[in-house]
Amino acid sequence: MSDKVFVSADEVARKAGVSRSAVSRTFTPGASVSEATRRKVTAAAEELGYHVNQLARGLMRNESGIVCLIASDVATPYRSALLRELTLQLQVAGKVTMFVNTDRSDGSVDRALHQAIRYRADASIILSGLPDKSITQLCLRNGQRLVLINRDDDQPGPLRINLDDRDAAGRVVSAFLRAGCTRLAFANSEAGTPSLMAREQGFIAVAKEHGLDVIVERYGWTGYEAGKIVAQRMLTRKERPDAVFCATDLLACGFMDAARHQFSLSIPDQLCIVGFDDIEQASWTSYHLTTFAQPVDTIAREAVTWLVDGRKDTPDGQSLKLHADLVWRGSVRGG
Amino acid sequence: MSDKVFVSADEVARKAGVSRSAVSRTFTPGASVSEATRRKVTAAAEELGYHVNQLARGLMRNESGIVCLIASDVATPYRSALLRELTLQLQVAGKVTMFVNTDRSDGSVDRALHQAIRYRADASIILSGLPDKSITQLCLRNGQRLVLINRDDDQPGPLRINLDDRDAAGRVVSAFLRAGCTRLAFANSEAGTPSLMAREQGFIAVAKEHGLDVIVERYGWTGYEAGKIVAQRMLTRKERPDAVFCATDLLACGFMDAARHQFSLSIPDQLCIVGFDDIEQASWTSYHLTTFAQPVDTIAREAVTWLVDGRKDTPDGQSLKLHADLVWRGSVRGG
DNA sequence: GCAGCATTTGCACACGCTTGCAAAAGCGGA
DNA sequence: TCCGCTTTTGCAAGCGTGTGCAAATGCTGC
Repeated sequence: MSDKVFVSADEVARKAGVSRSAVSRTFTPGASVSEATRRKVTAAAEELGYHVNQLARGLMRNESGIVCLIASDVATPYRSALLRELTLQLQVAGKVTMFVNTDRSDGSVDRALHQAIRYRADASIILSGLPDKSITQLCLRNGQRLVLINRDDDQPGPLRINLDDRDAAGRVVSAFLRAGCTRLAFANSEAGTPSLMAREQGFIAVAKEHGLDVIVERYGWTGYEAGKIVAQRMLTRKERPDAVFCATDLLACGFMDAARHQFSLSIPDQLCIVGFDDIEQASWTSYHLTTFAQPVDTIAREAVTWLVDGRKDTPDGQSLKLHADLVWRGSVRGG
Repeated sequence: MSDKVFVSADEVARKAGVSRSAVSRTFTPGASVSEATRRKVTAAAEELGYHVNQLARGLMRNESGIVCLIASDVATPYRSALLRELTLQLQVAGKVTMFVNTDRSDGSVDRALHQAIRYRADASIILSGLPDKSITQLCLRNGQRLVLINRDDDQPGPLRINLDDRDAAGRVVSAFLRAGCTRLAFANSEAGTPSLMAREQGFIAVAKEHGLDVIVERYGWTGYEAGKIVAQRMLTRKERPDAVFCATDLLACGFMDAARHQFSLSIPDQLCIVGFDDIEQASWTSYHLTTFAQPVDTIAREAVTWLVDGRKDTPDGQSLKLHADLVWRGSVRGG
């Protein structure tokens, strides 16, 4: 670690023959500098390889330009897509993403938020888990804005972005009925995430309105393997369902593979399937899955705009409920 | 933006009835503080909700604790898996990840590195693209360590981690020959990434040693759709190949789907296929793809340990060549 | 040349922290 | 009680930047 390596504004000022304030102002948009000095400064800066020290600037301005992204299971198709979109939009908004990978253990999110505070992040976006109330308060008290995505929480302050899962569930029932299905089922994991549970309960409720019971099966963590196992359990029942709504596309992919290769069922002729998320694999020929598209870009846009130009006018974030479009492919009869 | 929100070490010191230095030392591992004062300080800090300002600390220590991760196509299965592993390992090493999403345009990586410099990142890890030599020099001159993953570059300074692609290609040829295949092909994209080209050239070279020509087809960007199109082109040729090595698992998945559903070919009976990366989907029942596993954890471990405890002893990073294991599944005869 | 004004410049302080250095405190033995 | 020693503590100088304020400069119209 060789010391004294970075060139500072002082050195630039000396080389350009101006004061250090002039250098500072040159790199501060909207500050008052004459065109002549600005040119001298930029020339000297270029030559010396000067770069504003954002640590120092953040210290002064009390605004680091950092936004903290907190998520688990980032290698998952849906998560990584959302992450991609968020970082992209943050970048165009001139923010910098600090990324924290949480596990599913308690306190993991809290630790992440503490890190965000230590680095004086301007805001944090939480995709997984739920922070302790006290930590939330701490963040808000420190002027840090908070966004919760797909986390059902009712404390005021953070912006909460959710999908209308119940509404989506209702549309699945209609689709299944239109396809002539009568034995409905819901495939879920044991994760118990708010959005997962909302889909399950919405589906059951709407089915009941039509006088139908729903077979529910849950297993393990929300992934491909769990989907296969849920399928094995459901399809060995005495009365096997003819339409299943999977809480997630990953579950659906596993379910389809088991249904086809272990039970030799033909989709959608003998079994209709609907997923959720519209991950890339849902469009692959082997699956061609009818599913709900998460409005990833809208989610990201809403989050970022609220964070960035959110001022006094919206101190408390409202609760946003977004609509998920049903993408018709080949896993349900009569699209 | 309500001002004066964060509690500073001064306030903690006042509340605890000690000097500011005592507070600072309490939060500096290895500093000299008596047990009595430490307790007083931590109590006061807890009560006030004090958190060390890393911006200020980084400014003093000239070491921010930030590591910059630079990558494009992050929603891709392989990339997201590598990213996950890297952030995970960086976290246990006590570093913080700053994530920059690049596109495939020129200068995108350079901009990312400039950002890393502005935030005084301790190091940068580059997964995509290649920075301009001048920028590399700038980073190194500023004491910033650099890791290049799967980028073929020969400038000294950065640590370069690569796979032994040629060796892997050789093992594919052997596998195909053992399966009795005679018409070999290589499916690639037009991305021209060093690792992609190394696989292609290695495959061709080894095949030639066995007196075999290789049909090569390239199309578009390295993804599922490109795999389908490459398959359509290859399988409509007068003499259709009976064994194809796909540069990437995504290409292989697309290739398999086209081969099965558009050409009604049976894998591996009529067509053997090998991929590269061992993404999660390769293990799905619909594909069951024989492929090379990227040693993601080893890559991440090597990168992080070199970054973290890399001291004067290894000022210049060496070039690491890692081995990729072949994972036998069902897409090649006679595993 | 000079008053009157708008624009630009430099000074100096602040931001929150670490750390070298010297003074203070603790401690055991005579 | 005092001495020599080790441990702990406080002081103050920095780290690189932004910005209010007053002085300086430039420009326009006499």
